[in-house]
Amino acid sequence: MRVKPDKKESILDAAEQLFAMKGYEGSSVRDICQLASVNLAMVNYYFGNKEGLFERLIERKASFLREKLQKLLDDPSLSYIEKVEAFADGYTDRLFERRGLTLTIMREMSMQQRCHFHEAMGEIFLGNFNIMRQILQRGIEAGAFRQVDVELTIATLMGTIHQVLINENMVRKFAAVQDDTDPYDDQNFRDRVKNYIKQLLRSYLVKV
Amino acid sequence: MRVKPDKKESILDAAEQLFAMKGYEGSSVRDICQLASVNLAMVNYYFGNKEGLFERLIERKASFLREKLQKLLDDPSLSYIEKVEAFADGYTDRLFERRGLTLTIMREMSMQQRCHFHEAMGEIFLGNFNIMRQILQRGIEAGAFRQVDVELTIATLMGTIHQVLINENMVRKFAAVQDDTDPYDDQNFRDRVKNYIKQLLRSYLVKV
Amino acid sequence: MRVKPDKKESILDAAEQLFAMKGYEGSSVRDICQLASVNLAMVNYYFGNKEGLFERLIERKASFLREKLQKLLDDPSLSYIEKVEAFADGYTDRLFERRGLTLTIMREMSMQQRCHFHEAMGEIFLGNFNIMRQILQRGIEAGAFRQVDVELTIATLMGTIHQVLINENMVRKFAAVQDDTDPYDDQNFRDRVKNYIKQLLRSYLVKV
Amino acid sequence: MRVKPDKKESILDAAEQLFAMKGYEGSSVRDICQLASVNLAMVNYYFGNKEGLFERLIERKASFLREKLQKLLDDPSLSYIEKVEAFADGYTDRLFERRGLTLTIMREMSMQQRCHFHEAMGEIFLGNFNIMRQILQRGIEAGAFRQVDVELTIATLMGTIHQVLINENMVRKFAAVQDDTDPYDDQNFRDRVKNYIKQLLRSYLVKV
DNA sequence: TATGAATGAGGGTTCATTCAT
DNA sequence: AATGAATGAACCCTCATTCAT
Repeated sequence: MRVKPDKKESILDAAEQLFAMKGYEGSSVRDICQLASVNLAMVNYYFGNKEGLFERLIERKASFLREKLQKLLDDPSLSYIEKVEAFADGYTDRLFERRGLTLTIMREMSMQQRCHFHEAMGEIFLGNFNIMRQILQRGIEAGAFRQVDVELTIATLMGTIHQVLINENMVRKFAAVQDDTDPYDDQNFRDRVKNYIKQLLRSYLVKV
Repeated sequence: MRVKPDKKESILDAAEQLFAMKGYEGSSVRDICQLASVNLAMVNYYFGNKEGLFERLIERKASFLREKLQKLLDDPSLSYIEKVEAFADGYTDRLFERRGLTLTIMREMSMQQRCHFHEAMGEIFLGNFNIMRQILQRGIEAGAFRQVDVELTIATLMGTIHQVLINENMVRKFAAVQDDTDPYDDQNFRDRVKNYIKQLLRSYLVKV
Repeated sequence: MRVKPDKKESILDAAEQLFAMKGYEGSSVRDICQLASVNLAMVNYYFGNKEGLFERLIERKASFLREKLQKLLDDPSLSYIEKVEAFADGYTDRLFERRGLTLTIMREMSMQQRCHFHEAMGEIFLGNFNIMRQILQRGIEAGAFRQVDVELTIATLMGTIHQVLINENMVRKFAAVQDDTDPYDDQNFRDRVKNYIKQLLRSYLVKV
Repeated sequence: MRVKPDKKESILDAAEQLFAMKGYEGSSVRDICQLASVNLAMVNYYFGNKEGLFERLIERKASFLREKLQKLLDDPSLSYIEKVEAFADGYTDRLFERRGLTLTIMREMSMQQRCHFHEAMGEIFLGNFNIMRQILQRGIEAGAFRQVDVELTIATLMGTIHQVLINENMVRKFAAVQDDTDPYDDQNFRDRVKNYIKQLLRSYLVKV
């Protein structure tokens, strides 16, 4: 072969895909290795055990988004509502693109099984959460926003997107995409979601 | 014996609790039976198999809420925004009270495993979905609401509540409840969520 | 209901049918009771346990044939070869009619599992075996038959019929019966078998 | 270790032995693995499942005999009756040597359980069946044999041997072997059976 | 006499993991 | 670095049987 495909990466990709479709416990190490075309023992060899594989998967995701959002927070050229909207856009794009992993993480966070996962997952979550919270709080302090419920506003932002990600069947019905197309890859639908969220937040946040 | 404890119900209760905490696959029939203090074979005796138990669990939930919401839709004494708010209140209460099952269902709906579950779960979901949709659409037609994105508005309603239900750890931080109290049973917090959602929707829906 | 169907008999009938099709271990007490339309506990109530049911099934078969064959042995109006042929005819008819039970017994006799069954089954078998042996031995002593291998001759008689009973698929091919007909109920085929056996035995037994 | 015992083969040997004694359903995978001194999971590892093990067992038997018999059919140096006798000898030897598996197969063929086994088993059976049929038919056409019932003649050949194999208890009585000896390994008894069959067939087939 | 509920043992199978090579 | 063989625990489920009524 010309390019040596990184086995470690193959396993992570396969795991991400299978975890998304079948859940953590529903995905056997055997299936993951078969999908990744590597030997069964490689998971334990590279990641120690199945849980190590999962944790590595989380870390892989954690990196990029926060830096981008952090810049947003500090950008003096944007108004508060523009920052909110930019955050919403970036966050939506990110979650749509990493839909599988997002769902996997959400499922794990809603369980008390494998609680040590929560730490790593919580950090990712909390990072974005705190950035958004600062944007909102500063906007309120500056008088640009009303005295809103900051934490629940963030829950709305995240929850709306998650809800869209969860109900693929339902989305398929009202997203007006072809049957063989992934609605989450459809630009029209993604724009619709982004515009909706921005309008919703603006209605709620901005003083009339 | 004085009171005959209904074994069938015990099993369902135990399953609801364990599924919520550890997921469907993470909960073994053994564990469920042990928690319910019944013999291992009773699950198969009463429900055929583990999947039958799950389906029965779904059906048990399905019953009450929809009738109540349906009445809402047809109540002529309420304005459109009052209907939306009443729906939000009822839905929030319901999901808070049945938090465990709600999370279990959400997790299953976000997976492609055990797809035959989706039918039963989808019906529950779709029922509430359609009622809310009708309220919104009629409100729009009547000119009481703006030309909003109906489906995504519903996603916001549901998604916000789910997001709150998922992140127990985070909720605990900003809900200001005592450590040993279930924040979802705290009346202050629940009212906070309900008020937030109503205000959010009112901001978005009602013309200025 | 008008005629009260004998439950005991219903169970025996159902068991005979299921044992024949699926074997002793392949037939669950549940299936038997369901086919017999009786309560699950009736098997243990009437027969003690599953093995008792089987033994009772054997006894039910044991009765009729031997008496008929015994009369044959003592009938002075028949020649030796006529006795052999009458025996073959009667035996063939009997085994064809009770095909299921015959197969069940054969299977059990060929296993070392549940050896206590062998006694009851062996008696049935041995009874017929001994009658035929006497016929043959007396025929040899009287000079009507050649000095043949008596025991193996009986094995041929029984084995040929069993072989025909076992291979239903093969029989169906060369028995020239309609697809929906039980070849063992087809008179032509049964006559063919009977004539074949008689001719075979005559060729072997009778001096030229 | 010096000699590496083939685990796969050990399992097959153990299964052959247990299936013969206790039947397919009466032999648990646990028992088989214990007898073979291998881990419980090895059956699934090597054969997929218990049925796969059985099928593999059949295939292992299928190989040798037919080639030998086929050569017989085409050997120009033998007369028709010599071919029949050679076939009978070879077939008897083979079935005596593989008594356990023969009984197992016969039992399975006589049941409607696990019908997919029948294909593989039927092929083995049919192969030998067809060779013998051709020998007989050509002998008849050549005028060496009488106009006999070909199919039932084969049933007699097979059935007689099977009958001897089934009734170990009875065989023990008239085979005149020591109590601790397997009568099927006794050369005298085997010769007796072979001679009997050859004489029986010659009587029936050959014109006087 | 007859039943539905209940039991404990054991069934086949899959799992994550380890080991010798 | 990488593998195929091997392991023991646990999985869900079915079994024949028993018990209170």
